[in-house]
Amino acid sequence: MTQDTPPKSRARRGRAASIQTLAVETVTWTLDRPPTINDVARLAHVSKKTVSRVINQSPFVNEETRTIINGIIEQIGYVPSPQARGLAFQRSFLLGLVYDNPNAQFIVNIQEGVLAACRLAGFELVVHPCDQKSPHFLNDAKQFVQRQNLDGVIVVPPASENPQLVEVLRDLGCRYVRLSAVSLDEAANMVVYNDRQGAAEVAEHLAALGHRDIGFIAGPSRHRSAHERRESFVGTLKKHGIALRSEMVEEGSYTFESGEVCATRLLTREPRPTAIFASNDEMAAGVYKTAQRLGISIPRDLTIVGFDDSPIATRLWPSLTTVRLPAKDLGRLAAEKLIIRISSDEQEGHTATGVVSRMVVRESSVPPRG
Amino acid sequence: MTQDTPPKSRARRGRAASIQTLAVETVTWTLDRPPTINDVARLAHVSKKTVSRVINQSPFVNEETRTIINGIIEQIGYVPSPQARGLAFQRSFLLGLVYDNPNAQFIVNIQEGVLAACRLAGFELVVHPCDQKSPHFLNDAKQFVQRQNLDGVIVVPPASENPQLVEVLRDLGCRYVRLSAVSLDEAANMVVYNDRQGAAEVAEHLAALGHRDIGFIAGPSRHRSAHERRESFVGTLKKHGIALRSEMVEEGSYTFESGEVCATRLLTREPRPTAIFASNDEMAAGVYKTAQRLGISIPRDLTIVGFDDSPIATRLWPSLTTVRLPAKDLGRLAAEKLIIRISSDEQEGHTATGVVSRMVVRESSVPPRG
DNA sequence: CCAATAAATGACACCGGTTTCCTAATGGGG
DNA sequence: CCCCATTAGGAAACCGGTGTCATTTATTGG
Repeated sequence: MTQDTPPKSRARRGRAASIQTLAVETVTWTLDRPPTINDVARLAHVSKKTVSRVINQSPFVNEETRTIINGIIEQIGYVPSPQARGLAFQRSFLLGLVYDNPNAQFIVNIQEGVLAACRLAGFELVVHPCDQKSPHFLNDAKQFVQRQNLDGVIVVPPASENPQLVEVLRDLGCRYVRLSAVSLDEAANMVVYNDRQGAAEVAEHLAALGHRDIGFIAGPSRHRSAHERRESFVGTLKKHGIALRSEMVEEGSYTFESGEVCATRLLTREPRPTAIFASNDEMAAGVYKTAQRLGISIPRDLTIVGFDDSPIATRLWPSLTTVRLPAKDLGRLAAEKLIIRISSDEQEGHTATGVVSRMVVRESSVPPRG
Repeated sequence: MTQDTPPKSRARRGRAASIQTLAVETVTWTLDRPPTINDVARLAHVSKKTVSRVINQSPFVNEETRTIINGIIEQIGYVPSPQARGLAFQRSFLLGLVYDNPNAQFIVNIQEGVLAACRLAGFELVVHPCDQKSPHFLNDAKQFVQRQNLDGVIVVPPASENPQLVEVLRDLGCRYVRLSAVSLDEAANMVVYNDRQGAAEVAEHLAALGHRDIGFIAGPSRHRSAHERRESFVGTLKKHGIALRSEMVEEGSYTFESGEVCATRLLTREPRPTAIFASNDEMAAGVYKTAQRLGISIPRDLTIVGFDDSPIATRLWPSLTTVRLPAKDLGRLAAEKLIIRISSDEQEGHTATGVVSRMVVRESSVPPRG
């Protein structure tokens, strides 16, 4: 402040004066292009590095300088270029969502949960529906990650249970989190949903209502969730002294049509079950249709329980007792886990995370007649 | 080729020789980081500009050189950095999808259609669910576009009918395409779906079946689609000599519950309608529930028709006659329109594009009794 | 009052592509 | 045989940010 090293000091004094002026009067000069960090630096009479420090919340900036720069940023509506930041940081601030789940509501809920976490951390979400049966499946997924240089990927079941896909992601060095009913590999890369809890609650609910002749429609055996739901349901029934005879179990494919087929088999058999637990709501809807077709009254003659709490559960009449899987929380947890790993630059997380499914009792489950 | 201008020519010869070698033998040297354009250039003994030319399909590259470079790209698995390209091109190759539609299936279908078009053009899709009632709605949308510097945005109804949102997008200089039931402004920024066709088909269908006492559940008046469906349905009925008395019309809000309420009013009135057309499937499901509750048999005592062809349409029993809106095509068209505008760098397109909805007859519509 | 230290800031290279401008070699016509 | 147009390819600047390191200024202790 005292000495006058010609170039520097003059520049400094000039800056100080200009800053004062600029801070008070409005910057009126408008550009025909989006403002860049250079524009901000010029108007603030500082180097762009200092502006960069302000943007990135560096503590090594004078409070006054920070205020001035923030004011200018505000005035000219400066937004840092994500491409430039990405290039310098070697990051894209983009998360990917890979799904092949046919349940649209589930996907949308997951998306919302993921985005809730993304918003807080300044990430955006890129979606990628896919088809495991396609010959391009793995290559598409690879391109998806590479093309936008995704920072991380969230994979939804059943795609999340594909080991080859996981291998591709690992080879790419791309951080990922898988959603699944069970912890398939290192807990670090998983967010699990506990279907056992919900299935057990259903078993207890049916037992408590007094049902003894119970039919069960399992999910396709290649789905982890199908195993979980089945084991837990059967195990819990057994605890209550109810044995599920094999002819009371049918395996569906999680589709409406398969629900119809399985229900037809179960309901034309003697003794006819007084309750049917379908492993998802889609198949439960198929049971409704079959029961109505056969003139079996719901719930008077037949109790039905589903799983997922999808929109149809409340659209059906009578409304369906089911198990709610908190998909939005699931998405949020997955995104949080991923973002923490990305931000802290650690390769593997440690804690296992997950959500628990809970039964929702509605109108379709009542005690058996007589 | 003959002379030896010391520096250049030697370099050239060297290059030619090396190229041959490299093209034959596999490049074994592996990097601990993703390969860049510089790595490709070094291995090919060309400048990075030439590699750039190959990547961007410039015609000014010797066929042989191109082959060699492509070979090396293939071998080392080089993928251009989207950040760097974006920075240089001033483009992000990212499209945004803004939605506040509660119908998950519709959103997922739109997404798939959009992505089909994106894939062909090398774009990816970023999603942004929002809430028009939130005070941050407009600001969130603005940030969404700016934060990743989106090349274009597709807006789904009902958000697409918000003029303030459109203004924000225009101010940002962001290209956008709106999906709506009617062409709200310049055709350039719209992809419209023709709900009139579907609604007219329903009117004709009901008239042809012999229904005269017809109930109608309209959608919320703030939705454009609600207007379209109503006007077309009422108008077409009139053409067939059927006047829709005002007490046979109820206005719902596109929700299941509102469908129940409206159906209750319609079905407890004399003369009771022999058919009800609900403006969407959700409300039609509400009509099912009410009818079943009141002991009215479907379709024997009551014909029901919906709109949307959402998943519940086939889950209900009997399956619902409805109108299919080709959402996937809609998404594809919107994306194609946007991508053409982005790629050709024109501000406004010219042709109006759109899709037509068509009726799907199922089990819920039959001639009236007697 | 000066040296040592901490705080605040700037200069410059760099991230990985593209654009602009320029050079060298080739081929055809006068 | 020379000139010029055309083709193939390179050097350097640039896009808009960030990292490293040096430099200046303010603060503190002896």
